[in-house]
Amino acid sequence: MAKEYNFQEIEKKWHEQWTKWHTYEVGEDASRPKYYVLNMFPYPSGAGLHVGHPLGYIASDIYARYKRLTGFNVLNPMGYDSYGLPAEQYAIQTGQHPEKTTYANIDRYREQLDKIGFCFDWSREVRTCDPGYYKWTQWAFAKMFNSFFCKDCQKAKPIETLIKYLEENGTLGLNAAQGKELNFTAEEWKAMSEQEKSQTLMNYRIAFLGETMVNWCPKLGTVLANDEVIDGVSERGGYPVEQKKMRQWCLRVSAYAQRLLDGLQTIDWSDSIKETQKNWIGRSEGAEVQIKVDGSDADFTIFTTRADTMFGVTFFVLAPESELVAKLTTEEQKAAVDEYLTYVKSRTERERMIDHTVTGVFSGSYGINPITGDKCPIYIAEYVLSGYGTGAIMAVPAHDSRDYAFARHFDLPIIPLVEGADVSEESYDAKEGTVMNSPMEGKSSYKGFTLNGLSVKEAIEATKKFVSENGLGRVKVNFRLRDAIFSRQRYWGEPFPVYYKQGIPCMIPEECLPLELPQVENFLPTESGEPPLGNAQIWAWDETNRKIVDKALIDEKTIFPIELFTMPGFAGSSAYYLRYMDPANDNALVSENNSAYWQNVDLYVGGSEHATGHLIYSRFWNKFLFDLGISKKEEPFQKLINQGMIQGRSNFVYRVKDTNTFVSLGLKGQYETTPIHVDVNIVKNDVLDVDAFKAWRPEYETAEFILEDGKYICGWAVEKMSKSMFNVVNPDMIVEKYGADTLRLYEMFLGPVEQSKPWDTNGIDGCHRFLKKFWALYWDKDGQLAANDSEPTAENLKSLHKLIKKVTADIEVFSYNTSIPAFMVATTELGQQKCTSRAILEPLAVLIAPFCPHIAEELWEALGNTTSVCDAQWPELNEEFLVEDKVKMPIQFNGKVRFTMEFPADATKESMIEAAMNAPEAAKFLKGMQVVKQIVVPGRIINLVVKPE
RNA sequence: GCCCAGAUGGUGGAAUUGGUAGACACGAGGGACUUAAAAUCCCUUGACCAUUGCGGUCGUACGGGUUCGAGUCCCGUUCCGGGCACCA
Repeated sequence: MAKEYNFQEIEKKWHEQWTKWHTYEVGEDASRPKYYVLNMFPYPSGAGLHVGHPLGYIASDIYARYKRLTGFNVLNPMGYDSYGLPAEQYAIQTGQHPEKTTYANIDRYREQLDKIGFCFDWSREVRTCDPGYYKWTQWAFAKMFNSFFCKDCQKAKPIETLIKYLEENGTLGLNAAQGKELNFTAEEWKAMSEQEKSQTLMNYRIAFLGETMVNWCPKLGTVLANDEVIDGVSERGGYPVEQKKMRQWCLRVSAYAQRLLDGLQTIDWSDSIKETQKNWIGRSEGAEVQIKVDGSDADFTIFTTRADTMFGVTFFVLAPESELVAKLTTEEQKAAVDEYLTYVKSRTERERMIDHTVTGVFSGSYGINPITGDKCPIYIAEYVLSGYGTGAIMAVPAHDSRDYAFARHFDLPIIPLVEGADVSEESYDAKEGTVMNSPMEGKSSYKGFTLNGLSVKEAIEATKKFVSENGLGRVKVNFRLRDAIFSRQRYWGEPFPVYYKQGIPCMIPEECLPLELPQVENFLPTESGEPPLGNAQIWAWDETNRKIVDKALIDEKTIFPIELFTMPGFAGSSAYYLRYMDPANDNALVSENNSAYWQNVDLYVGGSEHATGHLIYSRFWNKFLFDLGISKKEEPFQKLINQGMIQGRSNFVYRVKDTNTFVSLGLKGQYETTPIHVDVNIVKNDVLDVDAFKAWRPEYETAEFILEDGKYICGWAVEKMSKSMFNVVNPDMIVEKYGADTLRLYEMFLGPVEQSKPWDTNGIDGCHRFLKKFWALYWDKDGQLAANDSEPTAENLKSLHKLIKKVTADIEVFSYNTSIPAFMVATTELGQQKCTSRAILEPLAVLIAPFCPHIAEELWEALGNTTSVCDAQWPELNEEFLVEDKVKMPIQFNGKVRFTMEFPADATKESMIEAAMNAPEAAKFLKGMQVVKQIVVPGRIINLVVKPE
């Protein structure tokens, strides 16, 4: 009897063995180079894992195992992002306390993950909702509160430095990232009350309390960050989101905009993710120009990236929310403007985004173009956004499509500035062409300034230079990236380590952290925005005794209220990779030693949906910690791989209308039918298990079928994998039926890791069959180990080294799917060669170890090894075995292959050409022809170009 | 509208980066073994023509170009996916 491949027994055995041996626990080992592999840690949602979730984990697991085999000390940790909206929504939907559901879900995840045989170092597990973990989230927040961003040195500095500066100079010469431009002297600063000082410093702190327009989602009962809102509705749940002015904690992410942009050039991420981040950061370089208001001493500032078009300005526009509106509206226009503002307020963000009808109103005032001296009307219109630039623009209808639409609607003049541009139907927005009308013939300009004859790009530069040199304005860089709103009106999140002393926010001392989340009876969010933490009774800060006390004791002298907001989901996930380096350290986020050893993540694997959320916040957070010297690398994730989604492959049955009869796919054209989703688990290779279908739901018990060839064939479609489509495939089932090694192999075989693809169980048998064949190489027909000490043949060595070469190269570039065919070919070859040499079979087991660790361990042990295959050495490639003594080369005539010939490997070009021309097959192609060109690519091809004599 | 990525059999996908397109697998069809089934093994499988036998032509979304030679490089077009978007 041949030895059976009993995967269930093998996998169980090795899971136990690995635990016993602590195989996957790593320490800081200065004698070996480090390699840090990281997966985006999961939200432990209630649904458990489906086959799509482990895709990235498997890919990174293979890489981590490979790196270990090649001599690296590999850190490959795992944990849970267990705070935040998804965990809480699930708890609310199931009516349970989030703590309970979260821990239950974590256990379920762990159980599922363990079955797949990952090399995670579970001794380093982190959970964001664990006080020992969020202590450091709170700590980092406090550090941000106590820092400001110095623009001269482009880094965060202690707030004390700023205070000292203000005491000496006021805001004179201050170059710090700020909310709005403040101007005061040292004396004025000193004269401020504590409250005023606190208020003022908020303008500079990196974590600050701001009164800002926020995305308020009444249904979720919380504010949301910009990346959590998609097309005007919430990402979670798709509920409407409205704009509301609220007092919120914010992070001054915008201060780091330039560094976030520059850093992209130093990291190894896909172009599309980098591009997404670039768009999100949205750097645009332009000019700010001062505009004086006619007949008044008021002025305002506009921002433009098209400074070259200043000669074509025919009006100005203010955002309706701009503070200038009140200032510049004249008496006569007041009624009209008020009416317009009322209209604008009535519109939701979503309406404004979808509906681009031209609306606006004249303010009554005129602005003076500083270059031409022309007076142009100032309008108020909702197409100008208050949050970007200065909230005011100069309108150049000839060269901006939005201004053009506005000018047409309000019948304002349009002055073309580019030669040959036809602006009779639409604006000419391209930054190409030669500038004219600047100034127009017969008109003068400030200091005789002219752009005529320059290219548009030259004109932009020339104008920026002229404007800043003449004090009309300045060159300015604007970013689209906004500060992150950092508080949530929810229960399930990190509490802020903040208490309010007569309204002044103060940090709870570092030594007192963590500030633990209190237990509350009612944790449900409210539509009005009252935070659930308001329900906590023991939630006041005793400043003298430095502890939490009953809020009934609040006296505003020594006992103060604590912040009721909690932090958003991205708080805990922003620096978790640092915590894995030193997860149990109670004295520091990460020790100096461990941070210096592990540095940053070498390989990060996760979904691309985090491009504008987690991956921006995390980079920001890390840069801040880098400024503090905690993190040793400016970029946290050196290489990023975005695994694709695994879509579901849904199956359908076709019910004949108004009956309980179902017709097979091929015959459905003859009836009027309704397609109905059917559980993919009762369909195999698109053939329905009819009995299982009848048992599936009571209403199908009496179902009848119209079969084709005795089978019921189902239709299919690729859709998102979800419960409602009945196309969810659970990895546990695959593991049970085929084993974890088959699952791992198959997930990789499905296609390139980075691509989205449907889960199609049809192919899994092939992978399983391969493992059986692979297994069979090691055993003789009596079930005894086949490997012996016989010398490998040249053929054996060639098959092995071909495989080493291919697999090594593939793993380096994450092209696992292309390695698997190579394994299959090698297995077939070695099988045919009846190879029993240990010198081949041992390295072969190591080669498959990253992909299929269980079978590799079992075979490794069978070969007589007493340690884990994880500690083996990756086989070294010896190119000598691949050298062919003969080469087969196709012979082409005029680029078309006509026949092939074999040559000795060291044959000269001349001899090969001669042999080819003398070959009998060549005769008919050479008859009456002469060879005009001979091309020889050694090992590849011989091409003879011939033409009639 | 702007930016990014992509398009190869019935399907997933290969192709040493300019050198025999379709590896490998799935699916499908045929056969062997078997009382039967499962399992296993063998053959065929891009299209068209030829077929007792070698074989021929076309073919990598479409149209051009460069080249002895293009799935691969260049220009244009179409389609699908992703990101940003009254961002001045």
